[in-house]
Amino acid sequence: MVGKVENTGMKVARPTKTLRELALGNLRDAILDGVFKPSDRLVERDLCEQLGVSRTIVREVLRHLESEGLVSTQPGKGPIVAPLDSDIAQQIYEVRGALEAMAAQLCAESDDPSIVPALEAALAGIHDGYIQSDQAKVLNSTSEFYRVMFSKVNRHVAWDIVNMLTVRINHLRSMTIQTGNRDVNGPAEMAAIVEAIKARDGALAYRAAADHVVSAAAIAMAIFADRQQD
Amino acid sequence: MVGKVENTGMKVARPTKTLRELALGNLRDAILDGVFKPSDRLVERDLCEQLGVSRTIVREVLRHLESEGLVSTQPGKGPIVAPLDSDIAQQIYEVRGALEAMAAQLCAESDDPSIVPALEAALAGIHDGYIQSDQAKVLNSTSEFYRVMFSKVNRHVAWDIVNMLTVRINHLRSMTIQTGNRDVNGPAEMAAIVEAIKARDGALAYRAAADHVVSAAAIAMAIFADRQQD
DNA sequence: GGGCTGTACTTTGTATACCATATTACCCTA
DNA sequence: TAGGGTAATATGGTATACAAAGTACAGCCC
Repeated sequence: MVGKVENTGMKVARPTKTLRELALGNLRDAILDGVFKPSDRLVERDLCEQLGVSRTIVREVLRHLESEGLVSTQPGKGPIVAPLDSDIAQQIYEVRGALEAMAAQLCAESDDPSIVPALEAALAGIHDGYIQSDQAKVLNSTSEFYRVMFSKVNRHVAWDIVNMLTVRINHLRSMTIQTGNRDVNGPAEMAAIVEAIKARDGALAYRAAADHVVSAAAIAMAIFADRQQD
Repeated sequence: MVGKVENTGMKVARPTKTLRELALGNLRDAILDGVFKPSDRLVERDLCEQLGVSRTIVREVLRHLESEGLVSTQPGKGPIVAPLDSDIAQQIYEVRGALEAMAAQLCAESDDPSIVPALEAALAGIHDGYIQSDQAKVLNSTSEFYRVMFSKVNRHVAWDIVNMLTVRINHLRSMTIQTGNRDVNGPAEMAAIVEAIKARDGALAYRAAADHVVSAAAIAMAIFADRQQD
């Protein structure tokens, strides 16, 4: 035991959250929740008051959200909530498709027997969410589904990217799951991914995941088209 | 023409570069050029002096580089140059492979006749770079090759991601192009991508691009293995 | 000599006040 | 009511301050 510290479970689990991280989360959530709408200005001093932190922090947070793509800054004018046009949204769906398909294939080719149950659990969560009309639960369980897919094959770099992109299309996702019979098709498509993984068919899993994103993207594009007509 | 401003090309092209952007570029370059080595601490006050800007700016820049993955910060200890382990590097190559293959396929399926010449020009640049033993030229032309590939099919979201990832493996790229007969194989593999695009064969272009990244990744992994033995 | 400890120094994390310049809003006038 | 000047506002940037956390080091004890 010399030179080796045994894990006694005594370690003080301090939150280690810096104020900045808290502020980042709060502001991101505020944007995602629609407190600030696309193209709304984000006035530094106002945010200081609203978040209860100093300008230093606010500026760092804005910089962070800027590189996440949620905020965009025009020099001299300051930061605004980044508007999302259909072209960008389409591209985001496309990249997600490529990466999620990759992850699905890797899952199918993996030996880990814990993957399928974990995915099925997430799928059940989605199902429950639809039954309970709990939109947040649907979204969270969907994220969980993909988080499992990526993390079970240790692809956290790809997962981080997917996650970052997903944030930007968050409101589209909310609207997508409320469309038509998405409560039936969506879970069915995801179940197909799980089936392919269960069957150890990498190519099929790849296609199933890619198809699912394509159909989600199609709905999102329809939403944009509708919006245009207003 | 009422209510619509014609683009007269008169707009004053002011540099609009904020100090922050300049500082960001400088620090990023310094890290890439090896002025700061992986795991080196990045002391804020020192950076203020070295960059000639205030701490506010330095902190914003650090936050930005952090989300690029070039810097990592432990709360209470401050920022360090993010070390790159072989697992992360492998994952980065993998994501690049997925996205570049996608772009190659889209190029092959595109009608734009300007794609092939543009790619061939970049390829020629790479070739020249090797002949002149100009490492920087090889890297720049390689980046240009992919930039063309993504931008000709208007996929700047994917390009931004690839670009961000590429920064993190920059030194591996430098080492990779100096390995063995990479001066022959590398360009040959990229020429194969161009050929597939020229032949309008999407699936082939996809595979050629994916294969190229795989072989680059393999060399990078060998470099890691060597390093381990020191 | 080697390890432990307390202290002094350094750096981070945060807040605040301040300034010059660029934008925006507004009001006044012709 | 169009135009123009002015005031208010916000940004981009700087400097300074200070508590808390982390680090280094001299000195003490064994």
